[in-house]
Amino acid sequence: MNIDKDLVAAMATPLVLAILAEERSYGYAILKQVRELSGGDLEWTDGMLYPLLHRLERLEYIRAEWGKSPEGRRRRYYDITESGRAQLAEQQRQWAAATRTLGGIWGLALPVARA
Amino acid sequence: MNIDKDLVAAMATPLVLAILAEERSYGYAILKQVRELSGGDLEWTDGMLYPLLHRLERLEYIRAEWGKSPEGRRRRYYDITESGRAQLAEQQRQWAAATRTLGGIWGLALPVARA
DNA sequence: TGCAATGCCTAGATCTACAAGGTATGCTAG
DNA sequence: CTAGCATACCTTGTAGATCTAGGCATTGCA
Repeated sequence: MNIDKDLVAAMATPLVLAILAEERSYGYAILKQVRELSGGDLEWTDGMLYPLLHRLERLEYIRAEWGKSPEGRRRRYYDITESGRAQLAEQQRQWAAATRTLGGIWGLALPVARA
Repeated sequence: MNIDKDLVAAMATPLVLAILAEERSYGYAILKQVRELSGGDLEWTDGMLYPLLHRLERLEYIRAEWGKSPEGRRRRYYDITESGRAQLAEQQRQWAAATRTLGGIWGLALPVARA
């Protein structure tokens, strides 16, 4: 399917925040999880993800910490902050508003909630 | 509410195509219709809309024609093309995929605010 | 030894959004 | 008659974002 650039950009922040709201994670794992979640529709590269993580950190929506994998590789772990959770909730409201608006003109109900 | 820049960008094309799929229209009217549809959440300026219309025309999703209002003002009317209708359908599929993906992860992490 | 997978990062060419400004006309209140 | 408002369309400059292409390092395995 290959989702459009603009739509991918709009999904990026809420997607990462939602993943980290579930549990702490790190770049490489987030990348794989996104591919899985989207069924391959979203093709993110690491070069796109890392700058986003840094931006979210700068905005203090997430917090970073160096750690190690069981095999001893270094990893940069990320946790969502309180501010990040608030931002996630705001993003959910906005997506609801957006789908409501589009649904209004499409004459369809595009549910934001779980499938 | 004031919808986020990225989300507004992602909505722009499908919204305009959907409006024109219903009936032919022109810039100024589209602008007002979008404000109405979104309940004021989307604040488009004409400086943002006209370049989009030109791009959609270049892509041959819409077709333009000069006309006149009942009062005699000149207007640039736009019609959706067959290719544009196909694109609209594609955009709808993509939005469905996007909301499905987000809904999937949101359903795991948090309760979703219902519309 | 060499390749694949894991894991992270950034420079800079390239693209883009959009505020701000411009033009023009019809209607209506005073 | 004219000033101001609503209608109607358009473009440019630049600040800022984006993502491609590249780099670096480690572990496991054939």
